[in-house]
Amino acid sequence: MNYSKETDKKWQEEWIKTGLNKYDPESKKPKFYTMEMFSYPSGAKLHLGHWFNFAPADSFARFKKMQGFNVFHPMGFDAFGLPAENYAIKTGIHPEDSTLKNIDTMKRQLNEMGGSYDWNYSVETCMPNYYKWTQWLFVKLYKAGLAYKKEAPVNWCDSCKTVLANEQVIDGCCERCGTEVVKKKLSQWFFKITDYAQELLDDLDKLDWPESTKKVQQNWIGRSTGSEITFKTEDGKHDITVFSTRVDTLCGVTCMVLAPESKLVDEIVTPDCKKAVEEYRVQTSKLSEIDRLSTERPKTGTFTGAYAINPINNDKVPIWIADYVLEDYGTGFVMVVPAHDERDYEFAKKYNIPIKQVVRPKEDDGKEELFTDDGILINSGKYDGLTSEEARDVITADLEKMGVGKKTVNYRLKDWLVSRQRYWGAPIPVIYCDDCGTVVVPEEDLPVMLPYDVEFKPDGISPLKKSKEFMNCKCPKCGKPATREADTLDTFVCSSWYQLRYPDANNDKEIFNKETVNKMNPVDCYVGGKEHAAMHLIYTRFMTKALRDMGYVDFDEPFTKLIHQGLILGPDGNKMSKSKGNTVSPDEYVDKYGADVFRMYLMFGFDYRKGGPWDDKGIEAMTKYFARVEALVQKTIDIKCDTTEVTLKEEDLLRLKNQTIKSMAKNIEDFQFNTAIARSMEFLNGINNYINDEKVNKEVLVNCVETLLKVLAPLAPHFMEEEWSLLGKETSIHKEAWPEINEKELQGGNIIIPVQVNGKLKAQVEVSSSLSKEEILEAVKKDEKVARLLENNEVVKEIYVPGKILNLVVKK
RNA sequence: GCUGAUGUGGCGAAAUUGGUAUACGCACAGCACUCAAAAUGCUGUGGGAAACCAUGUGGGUUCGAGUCCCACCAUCAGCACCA
Repeated sequence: MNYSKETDKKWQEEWIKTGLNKYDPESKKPKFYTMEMFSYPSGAKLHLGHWFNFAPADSFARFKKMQGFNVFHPMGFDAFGLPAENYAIKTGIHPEDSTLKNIDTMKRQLNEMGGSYDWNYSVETCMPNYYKWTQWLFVKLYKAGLAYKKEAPVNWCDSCKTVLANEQVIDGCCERCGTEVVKKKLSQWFFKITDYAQELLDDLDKLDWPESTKKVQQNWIGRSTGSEITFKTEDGKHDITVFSTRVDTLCGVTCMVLAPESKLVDEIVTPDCKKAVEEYRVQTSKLSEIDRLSTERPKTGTFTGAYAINPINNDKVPIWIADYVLEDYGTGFVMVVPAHDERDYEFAKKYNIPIKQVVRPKEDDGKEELFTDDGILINSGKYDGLTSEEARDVITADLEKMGVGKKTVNYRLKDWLVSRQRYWGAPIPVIYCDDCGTVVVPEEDLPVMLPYDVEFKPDGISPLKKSKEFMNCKCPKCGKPATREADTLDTFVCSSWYQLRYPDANNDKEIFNKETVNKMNPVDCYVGGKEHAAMHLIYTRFMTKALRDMGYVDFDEPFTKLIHQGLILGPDGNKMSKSKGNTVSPDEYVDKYGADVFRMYLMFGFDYRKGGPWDDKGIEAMTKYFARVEALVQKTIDIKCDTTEVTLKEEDLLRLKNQTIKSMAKNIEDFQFNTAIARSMEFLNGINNYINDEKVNKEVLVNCVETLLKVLAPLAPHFMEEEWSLLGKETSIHKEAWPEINEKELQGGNIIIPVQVNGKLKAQVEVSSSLSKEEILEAVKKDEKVARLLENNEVVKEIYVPGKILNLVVKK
């Protein structure tokens, strides 16, 4: 085989010289914006996962280009974040130094992969020319009322010394280090993503995304419909509003439960219960997230001494506190209906709270103590006999008339906590002044530069707080000495808008030109891992909608189509990790076989959406395939022309050619690279068979070989460029259009019709593709085997699917 | 517990969406070339002597089911005291 990594190098240099990958914003062709989730430059090198994500996606971009689109296929770096900072803490190397170095290495490697990126359109989120606009966005959100600060219990990782987003807490533990997460109250910045909960849910319907990812988002948003009901305390001084999806069980309320953290508790607790309540609260605050959320843990709680009045029937019920009630879901208060809710039942059983049945099953009398389904109302006064569905409407309407209830919708989604007590991030552009209070940094003063020389070792204090130079400033409003916000922004803020910046990446006057952003967006196809189904993808959708409402963009959604590549596991079937020692380095393979063999192997050996355990057994086979292509090209150059006739043989070959073009286009469009390559192999086999026969029509042969090179060009860009030039071509194969399908050639030649009798395959008959049903039937009946089966039997039905199958139904 | 996905040869996998199940490869075997080996090329390769039987299991719809419907089983993933 002649192809090697030297071939890659030769053409990479040539492409730089000719500017092959330059993006032309003035092009009149229709735009096609496709991109991969940008990479995080934490490691020094591209790993196998990057290759598997980027190389096939690059082939897809190249394919769209051949199809006549003005393809925009940018790449950048998600450069802020914890790993670089943790690495710095470990080694003492400054995050900026390591990050910029890693970016250089990764850029070089992406070029060596053959990525068709135009680096003039790129973003690096840690650079002031980018984070200036991240800060600008913060300012805009603040002015639009979508950014606010509040004291809130946050997830605190005592090992990383930082606050974590809800999404970063896995089973009550820190996503990164596995330490148990504890609750801590801090004053934090939030983005009001909950304002968009309904739209985020509704617009999922518009998206060409994997259903599973939509489900994750639906789940994450967690919409539930129900009613709010206001109880009064016995003394009439306080309102306790609860949210319930089961108002039909309102008459069965035998108790109220408040979240222990609730401020209302202080106001209603009676003196003789105060001590027990205080003790219970201390006990609760000591619990880690993991214990608090465990469903296995027995329910606990304590009585406050106070009572509430049920507005529907004036029942007097005790008010308790219990830690199974969460402060930040619903209203933080719950009405307890032990007979019809499992958790309430468990709680009531333990503390001897009465159990009052108000719904019975539709089928029987309902002797069970606990019944959680919908049914028929009983023991509910005038509501008796209604179904649960009816009762919910009627009771809510009655409550509304009384002014103590209404229909509401609740979401599990919480506002997005964006403050991080970390160094390596975009500083939050806020100044605190003793006189003026919270002041956002004026746009003309942006960016708020991240200082280089800062002590960033973690000790629970934000690193920036330790830099006097950074902290001390003047109030933009009154000019008096003031201090800066010391926290930085969650990196998900940086990545929530980068796709809008790419097309106008060098704009230093504005975040992006409005016309450009609207022309290029939304992204037509976005490719990346499904681990971002909940976080990055929902934040980016939110940011797009917020920008739309502020008038900066004219579209609703950032990514029209979404593809998740699968995960390449270690050879042992486990997720690759350094600690398991099962990592596979792409570099050795690329060095040995060349980038294109490696790309092709990744695409051929795995289902793109599925991935799987790494196995390099087949990689030699790919070099064999390359050698066969080389041999074919050489033969084509050498072979002499025997005939100019077009017989059935040529017709068959031309049909195969057109089938190949058709199915490969469909396969690549759908990210089914494995089958696309399989089709190209069949085509190569077909051409070889043709050559091995006696007479060769060179015009047909050259046409087919050129087609083969073209359809492989997006998949093996260096190798095909080389073979194309060997055929004597002087312009790049990457400027060629995707071959057109010739319908006439596609229909020509012979076809084989499978013949079934009573649904079982009995024979295959080769006929010309132009024959009619009658003619085919006639030919089939002449077939010996078929004729024998039809003897003494009556054909009652003939089903012919043109070009596909013939089924004869016979009766004995 | 809830939700979703997946289940096809010795292996990676395919099947134009209801129309020849196992394409394309790997591995294996045989043959050719060679003194020999490697490389390469060709041929074969689900089971069964055959009728036939085979797409996790059992039913169903249909002329025809890997594909659609019902009920199970197994594996994986996400969510989970959400009121």
